[in-house]
Amino acid sequence: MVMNEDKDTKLRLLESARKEFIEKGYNKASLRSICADAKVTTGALYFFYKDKDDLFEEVMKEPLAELYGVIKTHFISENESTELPDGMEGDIKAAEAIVKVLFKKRDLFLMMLTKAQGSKLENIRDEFVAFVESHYRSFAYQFEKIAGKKFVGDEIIHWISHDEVDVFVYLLEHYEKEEDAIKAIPSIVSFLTGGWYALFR
Amino acid sequence: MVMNEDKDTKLRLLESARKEFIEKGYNKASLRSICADAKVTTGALYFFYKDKDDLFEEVMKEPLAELYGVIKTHFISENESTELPDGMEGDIKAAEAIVKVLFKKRDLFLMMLTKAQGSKLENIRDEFVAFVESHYRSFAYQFEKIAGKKFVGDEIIHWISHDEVDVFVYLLEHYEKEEDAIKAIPSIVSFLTGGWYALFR
Amino acid sequence: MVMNEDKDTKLRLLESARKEFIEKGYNKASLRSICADAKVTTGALYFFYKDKDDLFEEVMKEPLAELYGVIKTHFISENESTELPDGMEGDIKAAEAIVKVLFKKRDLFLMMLTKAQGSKLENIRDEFVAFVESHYRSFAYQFEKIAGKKFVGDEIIHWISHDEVDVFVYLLEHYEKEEDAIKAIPSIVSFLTGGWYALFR
Amino acid sequence: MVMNEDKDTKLRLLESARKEFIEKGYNKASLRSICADAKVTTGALYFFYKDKDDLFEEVMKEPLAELYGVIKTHFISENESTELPDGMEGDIKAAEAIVKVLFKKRDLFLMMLTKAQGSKLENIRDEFVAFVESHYRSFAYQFEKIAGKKFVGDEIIHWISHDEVDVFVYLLEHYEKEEDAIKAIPSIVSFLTGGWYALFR
DNA sequence: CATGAATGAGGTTTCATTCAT
DNA sequence: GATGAATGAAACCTCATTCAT
Repeated sequence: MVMNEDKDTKLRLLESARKEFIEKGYNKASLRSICADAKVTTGALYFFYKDKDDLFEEVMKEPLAELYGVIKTHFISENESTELPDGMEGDIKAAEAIVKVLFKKRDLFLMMLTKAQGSKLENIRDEFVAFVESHYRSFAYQFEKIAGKKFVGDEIIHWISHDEVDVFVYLLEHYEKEEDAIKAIPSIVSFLTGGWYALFR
Repeated sequence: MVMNEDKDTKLRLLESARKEFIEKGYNKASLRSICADAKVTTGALYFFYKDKDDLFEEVMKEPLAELYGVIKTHFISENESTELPDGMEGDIKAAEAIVKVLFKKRDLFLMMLTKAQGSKLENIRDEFVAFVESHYRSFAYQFEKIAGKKFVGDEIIHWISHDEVDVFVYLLEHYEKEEDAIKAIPSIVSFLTGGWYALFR
Repeated sequence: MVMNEDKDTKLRLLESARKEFIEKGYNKASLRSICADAKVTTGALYFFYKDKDDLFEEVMKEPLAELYGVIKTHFISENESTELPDGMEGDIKAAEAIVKVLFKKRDLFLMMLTKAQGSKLENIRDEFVAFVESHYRSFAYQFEKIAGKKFVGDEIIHWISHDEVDVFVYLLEHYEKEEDAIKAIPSIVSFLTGGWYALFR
Repeated sequence: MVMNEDKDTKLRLLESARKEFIEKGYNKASLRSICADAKVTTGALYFFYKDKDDLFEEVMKEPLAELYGVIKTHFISENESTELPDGMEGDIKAAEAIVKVLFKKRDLFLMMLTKAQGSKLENIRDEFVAFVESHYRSFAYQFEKIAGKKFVGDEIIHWISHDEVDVFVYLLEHYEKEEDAIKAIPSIVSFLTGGWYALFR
């Protein structure tokens, strides 16, 4: 067996793909270019990956797993709470944790969230939204059960969740450095929290 | 002049283009398909339009003009106000007006706002944001001058403007019928207004 | 009759064509561009000119007539001479006269001589050569008749004529200003004259 | 590997390309025609060659290498000489050698020298000129150093080099058979040599 | 594991020309 | 004299994918 270069083919392919996808987005990325950059023939690519979409998913697999990890961690902790959190420190901490993960691979996540059209992940944002949404929904239900009164509709919760996810896309788009993004968090959280409160009035 | 079929060639071209762009987005739309659908040779297309991008702009021209119209109307009226608006009725009315225009050509606007990558309009959302932003910024400045105190930073205003524009994209994406979108407006406005208030506290 | 702009259509067309042909050469010149520049529709062009080639000939007509004029003038005068001209002054004067005409419309002639492929004038150089050739041939014949001996073959005369024509193309290509081209003439003539003499030895 | 027809696809492509380029010149040659003639899809062509220009270079590669070979051989030998060569036999031999190489692929070289506009080789004539020029220049310098006197200017040397290269284009254009071209060499060399001598007088 | 070859359809754009009005 | 519309063919190039070896 002849090792091409020093790393194994699959890894080189993955790295070249990452670069290409980041640079051009899913649709415009060219498998040819990827293979050329990885110094591999197209045949080889198709040995490892079913098709372009499969390759894309493989590229995103690990980073995505890590991301799901933080999200779950921070969106489960508050679940027991039966009162409106009296401060925003918790939210800020959660946002910071997520931002940290996102910015470790900023280019990659930014691409996934904004240039994945055509791939199976093109609607991944919706998955995050669904996740956040179920969290907020159960939170609202609990609160309303205690208060004995309905405050917020399902639709507004969907919007808020959507909005919250967009915050992260926004931070990725508008800030190049993690620290700057983190500095921007408090006011945004303050804004969103204000919105929340308004609903329970 | 040879009349091909019953309608103006240019018009048929425009309609076929609209359909194709809506269905596939700017990048994936095929001029060949458009011409075939319009029963015209590609040469004819290039008689009327400089290139793909030009055709796209022509498709969007009128709808866009109307949209800019409502936006300007409703984002200039409040300009004189020197106090925080005491209710949200104005905002709701403005949003409704915009939503009405958007939903008259829902598919088209949705496409423009989410699938225009590659065209000259790919960043049009930013233009709307800039518009809204300058509005809010002058509003905040006026208020702060009176209060003699700075409340909100430029960055948060940018976020809010961005968020506000996203509201409309959100409505287009999540509701098929204008009336449903309009029903959803009040809670969202209430949410955003709550956010605003939080900043001036 | 509505005058389009201030000059008549045909003239504007001619001028636009001249510019386009100069810039791109015959083949790459675009009738579309020419018409656009002349602010005229393609139909109009085809009213005045049969086709692209016809337009090209019309563009070159006058300049070409002037050029033929000088050439004839200077290549007929020596015809009576029965001896080898003992100096090169005559040749230099002739060359200067031709260069002057060429440089009055340098770009145009340069284009005609180097970028007319595809047009009817693509072999015009050969016509000049034929002209010069008949001149030199009769000169050589007369001389040989007197000397009673054959010195030069027909083929070398063809070469020399060809070479002489190329001198002018060379000057057009290598010098931008008439005066510089004229300064370069003497050594070249001296070189060519030296070549001539060598044949009669 | 699927053998299409009996020969290597790449070879068939190369031969079809050669024919097409010779017939139509670089610019007017059609990749479609080439592929059709080679019984191959356009995709296949682009597997082997980057683009039209690359294909063209590949077609010219070998012949060009051989040509450069003879040129170098014959233009380096005289380099040591410090006196004007007392005969023209050397020059004639050199010219013959070059002509032989050129006529082995007459059509091809003729095309390259006269119809390569648009390709990377469109200015190859200038490269030959530069080659010859540096040769003559060093020759003249050496001679003038010994004579202690300047005879020829840089510009006339450029002209002569240019002229010398044109001799070969001329022979390709005017003679179909190698032997006829070779027969024409002596008088031309004699003519050029005469020109040279005239400069050192 | 991987190569190298090939497909075939598709992409956008440009062109000279024609012709009814 | 001139317009404006339309043709139809052709241009170069790129793509994801397949498959025998």
